[in-house]
Amino acid sequence: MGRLGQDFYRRSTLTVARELLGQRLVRVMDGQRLSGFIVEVEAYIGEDDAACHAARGRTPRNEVMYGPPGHTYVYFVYGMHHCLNVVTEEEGFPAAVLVRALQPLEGLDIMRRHRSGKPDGELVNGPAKLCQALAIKRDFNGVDLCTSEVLFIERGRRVAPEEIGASSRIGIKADEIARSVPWRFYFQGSDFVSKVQHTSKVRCI
DNA sequence: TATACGATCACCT
DNA sequence: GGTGATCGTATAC
Repeated sequence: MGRLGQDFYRRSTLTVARELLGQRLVRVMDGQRLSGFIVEVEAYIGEDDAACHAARGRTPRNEVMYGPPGHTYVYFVYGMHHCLNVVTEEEGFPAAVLVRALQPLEGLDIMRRHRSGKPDGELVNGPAKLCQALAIKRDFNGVDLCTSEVLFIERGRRVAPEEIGASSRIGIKADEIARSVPWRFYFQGSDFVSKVQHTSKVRCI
């Protein structure tokens, strides 16, 4: 039942991304736990990554990416959606892991309410969907996952390397390199990963 | 001040 | 397969 500590996050972003698979994201609301295993993530690494929000340097929006590891970076996109990231690496280096999908475990009834009756398979199978299901909005930007009472990540289940697939990242509109690097990680064959289609090559790691 | 656009989703054909 | 919703940000004027 241990919670992941700051040392977990203060490592290479690709390592943290892969190792976040199978960990348990927990949101506590009104004393109730909403949780799920993380089944899909993407890494965004530094100012040289054209798809990273820090690609054009420090701004008020991406400030927390430059801060200490283990804090959240929550941003608002498309005028209506929120996405949840976990800040990684040493303080000063801007990088984070986007949490893209969960396998729901606890608090399904509340998630269904937040997702207005969507089928269980579509409660948390996308980065904005899971924020809606867990009621994570901009006021959750900068939360310390290592100390917060309302949002944190617990050690989940053991994961074998063969279970993990990798692909290019979804939905980004940056340059060819950024669009092709295999920095999306997910459980192969899981019914809970996001459904966004893309045709890029998929490989095992 | 003005404008273009996005790490998405839902709904359409 | 395609597209509209909707608004905070970054950047240009």
